[in-house]
Amino acid sequence: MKNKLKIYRAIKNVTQAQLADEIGVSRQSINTIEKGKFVPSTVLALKFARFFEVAVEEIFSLEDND
Amino acid sequence: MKNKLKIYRAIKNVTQAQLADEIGVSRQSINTIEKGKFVPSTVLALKFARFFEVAVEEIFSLEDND
DNA sequence: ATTTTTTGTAAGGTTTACTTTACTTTTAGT
DNA sequence: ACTAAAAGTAAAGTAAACCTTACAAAAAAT
Repeated sequence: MKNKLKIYRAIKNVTQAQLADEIGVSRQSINTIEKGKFVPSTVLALKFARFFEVAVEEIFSLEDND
Repeated sequence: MKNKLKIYRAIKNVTQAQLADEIGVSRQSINTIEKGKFVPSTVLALKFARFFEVAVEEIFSLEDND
């Protein structure tokens, strides 16, 4: 699965730390999710979508290996 | 987080076992996700959405305690 | 009513998300 | 160039997702 977190973070102009605070996770979680190192839960996906005011599918998308 | 999996399963007329097969998880996973016993990963959420041909937010929604 | 299908639930195990702390590297500001 | 902020990475621990097997309960079919 790939994601556009870095892009949406740039659009909203928030740091990983600020986003972590908004979503309620650690900064490292934001970093590793953003880098695709692990797959976040659906609760987090919904929170990202709500924060960035876009659909979950706009941020996260399936890849062939999923 | 709550979900409408049972409803969408009814609409598409598929059993938990069939859905599990489509999504690529065990039937018990479908059952426990459907009953809200645990939160699926975003990959699973995207797969549910793709299978039911609706947005993730249409199936899964945040609650106050999330 | 009996059989078959579907759903619910439980135990035990493996994998992975997510945490904290902490350090390094990169980017931005002055 | 120096400093500060942001991002990247790592290790070790905890919590939770997801698995398999198995069985009970409920619903549907005949």
